[in-house]
Amino acid sequence: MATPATRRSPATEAWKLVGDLMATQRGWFLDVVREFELSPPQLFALRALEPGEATPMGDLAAHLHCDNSNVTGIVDRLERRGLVERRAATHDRRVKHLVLTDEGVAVRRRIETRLEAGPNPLAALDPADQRALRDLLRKAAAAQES
Amino acid sequence: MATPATRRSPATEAWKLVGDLMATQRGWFLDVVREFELSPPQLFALRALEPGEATPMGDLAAHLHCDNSNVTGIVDRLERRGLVERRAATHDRRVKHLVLTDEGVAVRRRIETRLEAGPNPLAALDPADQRALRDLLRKAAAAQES
DNA sequence: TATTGTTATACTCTATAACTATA
DNA sequence: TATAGTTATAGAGTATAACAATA
Repeated sequence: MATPATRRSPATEAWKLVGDLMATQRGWFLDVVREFELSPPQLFALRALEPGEATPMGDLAAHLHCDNSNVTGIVDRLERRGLVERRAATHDRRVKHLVLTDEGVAVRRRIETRLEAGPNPLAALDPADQRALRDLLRKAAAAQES
Repeated sequence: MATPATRRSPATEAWKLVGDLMATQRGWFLDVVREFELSPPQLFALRALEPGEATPMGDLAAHLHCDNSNVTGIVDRLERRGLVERRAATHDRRVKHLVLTDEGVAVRRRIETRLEAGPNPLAALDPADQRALRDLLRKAAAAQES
């Protein structure tokens, strides 16, 4: 028998509610991915690369929670589309740095805008509740980092 | 230039914080998936099938946001492992119903328990904040359904 | 004619192991 | 010896198109 909702801690139930909310938005998220003609890992990679920063391939692999060997192919495809470039690192010649091209930066920005403008299930709350929720989540995020 | 955090609505910032929280837990989630020797779609499929209920293949495809043809393979593998069974539907002989086996029900329950017991970034909040957060999310979920 | 599930096909993601060039 | 990235390989997910059985 599953734990009844009333037996779960508020944090556990809240976490489950967060998961449910995310699940309801998954279809929309996949639509955005296809709108940009990317795959989910490719879109995650673009979001992971900060404009103006140089990211080692291995760091991207860690961010994507996959093996280094996978990143080779993912970056190959982004590079072929002119969104990313590989550059030699100066301090260690084994390392290759990833840098967004100008178009990569532009596409990344359009993606961020698109995701932010999407259907937000929290917008259904009244303004006071929205602010209260935001503040609690900020607090949780801050506690998370420590 | 990106929208400054202060120019975003509280709901937008809250939604972004939710996404960030989920992202920090992705590695742990993938660990659980591998612990059960499943793939993410296979685990989502098990979670979608309610014990004692018969689910048409097409309904599962809609739930997973993929084409019907993909479900054939995903279900093949779950069936080969003895977690799911295909059954003929009575009212429409084109339809095949999916039913969890006894072992499928047991594995599904273990998965739910494991996911619920996992690291919960919201547990860092004090109890009063946890309850407040839970209540706000309940409200958002309720508003979502209408 | 339209729909459900399957098959065939091509592409992408994924992990593992072996390789290279560095360190 | 160890590490960063690549290549080779095999298995899995994904969409599209074509198909059989059924509606």
